[in-house]
Amino acid sequence: MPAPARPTDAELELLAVLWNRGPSTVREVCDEINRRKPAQYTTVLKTLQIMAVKNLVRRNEEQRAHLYTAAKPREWTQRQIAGDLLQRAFGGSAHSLMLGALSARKTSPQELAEIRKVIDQYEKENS
Amino acid sequence: MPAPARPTDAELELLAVLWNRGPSTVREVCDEINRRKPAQYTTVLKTLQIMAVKNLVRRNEEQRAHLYTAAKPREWTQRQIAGDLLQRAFGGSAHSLMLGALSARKTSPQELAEIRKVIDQYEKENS
DNA sequence: TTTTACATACGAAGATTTTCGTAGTAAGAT
DNA sequence: ATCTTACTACGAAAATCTTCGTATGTAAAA
Repeated sequence: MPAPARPTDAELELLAVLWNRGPSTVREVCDEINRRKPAQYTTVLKTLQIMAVKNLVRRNEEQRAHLYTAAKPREWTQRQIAGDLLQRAFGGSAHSLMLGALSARKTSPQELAEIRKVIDQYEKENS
Repeated sequence: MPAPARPTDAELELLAVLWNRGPSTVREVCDEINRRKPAQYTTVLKTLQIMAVKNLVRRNEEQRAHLYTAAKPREWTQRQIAGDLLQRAFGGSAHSLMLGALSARKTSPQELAEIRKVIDQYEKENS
């Protein structure tokens, strides 16, 4: 079974933790989540188990406390998600997406420069 | 009740039709959806009714065939959606979002120019 | 007047996602 | 050996989202 294009909200939240932490036990992921909101241990466990079935994460069972790892790198999943949303909410218009993102919150000049760099890079690679 | 920050997938699909068509009857929305995929009339009706309760759309009942209108303009909703995704999937990093969007599919030089324009405009308004 | 066409209302099934309680098990402490 | 602790497995409730069938009303056509 291939990894689905779009993880659910809860799944994405756990993936974010795994991307930041690298291979982690359920306990570690759970603690991290609890820094921001209450969450039962078994809820996190169950979700990770489901994600393993969906091939969203891989599981290393060598130790008693299994180690979970995101199956796909952050960038790969972000591309799926961005592409999906681009189609569904922005009719494929990337500049509308950019406009939405910028107007959603304050963006620093440094961040703007980073964005420009991304565009320049893309242009260079496609000419 | 305020409009929710994020419409569901089915809701977004109907909103897109309403944004494009303006005030529309269920029949019109349904026909439009059916140009792309099969959908029962009552399914569209029910979804629009739910959206009315959620204040995602407004309903004009003057005529027998009620007229539905998106409660919020496209740009407003797109901002909510983009902002939400930015936080949840990209840790607030707008240039990661841009990178994801660009690498998701081919982007024309015209579109790239549009994106640059959006950034320039934002910068001008914040200096 | 009766029939037909087309509209809304709405309950409820189905599908998916999210949460949690309980049971079972292995490892270390007493 | 028994107790305590920390883990996994898993069923199933709860919540949400999606779809559709049936009931009902109303207006125009026959």
